Amino acid sequence: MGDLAKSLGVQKGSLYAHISSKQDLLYETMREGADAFHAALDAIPDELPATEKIRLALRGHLRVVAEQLDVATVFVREWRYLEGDRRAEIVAERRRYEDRVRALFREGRELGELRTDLDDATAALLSLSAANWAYTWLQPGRDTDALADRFYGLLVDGMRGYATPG
Amino acid sequence: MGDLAKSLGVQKGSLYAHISSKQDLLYETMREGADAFHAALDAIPDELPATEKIRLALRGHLRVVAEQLDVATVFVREWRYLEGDRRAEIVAERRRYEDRVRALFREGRELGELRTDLDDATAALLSLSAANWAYTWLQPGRDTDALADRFYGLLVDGMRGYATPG
DNA sequence: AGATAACCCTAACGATCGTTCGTAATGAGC
DNA sequence: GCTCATTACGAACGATCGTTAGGGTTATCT
Repeated sequence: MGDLAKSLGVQKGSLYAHISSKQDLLYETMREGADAFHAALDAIPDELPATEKIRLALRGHLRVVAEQLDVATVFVREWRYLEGDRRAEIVAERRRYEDRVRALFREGRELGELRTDLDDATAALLSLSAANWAYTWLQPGRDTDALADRFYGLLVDGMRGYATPG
Repeated sequence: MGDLAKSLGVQKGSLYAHISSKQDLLYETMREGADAFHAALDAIPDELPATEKIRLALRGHLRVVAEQLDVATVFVREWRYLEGDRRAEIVAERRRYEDRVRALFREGRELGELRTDLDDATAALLSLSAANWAYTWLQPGRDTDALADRFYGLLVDGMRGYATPG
């Protein structure tokens, strides 16, 4: 709170004309984060091939991190300091997000775009883990979409080099 | 410090017969983490193919996380609360670890085990990101090596299914 | 002009936190 | 048996933290 006030050029006490408590501010930031990540998934057209959806999901996730780095950092790292119902709510939103991503991989497998023996849970875990860590290294200035596409290429076609070209 | 004392069944003040400060304790834990991760890489035989080294590096990383979950969590998440030279030291260790992993991918590319156009920086970033996030979901009871191998399979052969068979 | 809401200040509160201090019990080595 | 290091205790310290209270200024609306 002291740091926050300082960076706003204001006294600590003055903050409470805008927020009701530190815990409330944390919750509001978390809600913002949850909404941003879900909105990124919502923006993906339904009729696209599953692999294309996965590519756009990666782009969307990294874009949220890049454009709202502070919110994303809080969303990813500070949820354990929420208390009570609000904590449960945010944890559920995280879980729902993970489920939506996993559904993309399942769809890709079922439609034959991805290998039929794909372990979609592990695939989603791998992809989401990499994406969740992005807040630690992502530089908002760089071309985030291109980076997401490189990740997509590695994940889908692999690193070995006998995969489909292009 | 209060929680730590409580979980040790001891008064807060008694802790200072064993450590000299909270900051020192943090540093010692970080050193333990850095040593564990580097030791995991040290244990990989030099003469193996690069891809096999990558597989073992993934195994080693996840095993450190699983077997020393508390130390790994601190190492991955709390380094920013170190101060001064010690912070610089640990940051350098993290950097060195990343460089060592990246060298494995470069070796794989140069020896032709991985695609010749592989972006080894991105490959290492993707792999390390996933590995670094593991402390949030890894369950020490499960078969960590098998999980690491599944990650390895996805990363190296991809999810699309036209890659080299198993 | 007067009322009202929005915003900020200063000062202080109670709680928590890391740490220190004086003291005491325990056990190993000379 | 005396010494001394180790470990623990309980109480207190100074600092920091989130929050509240009282008062003041400014701009908007009636």
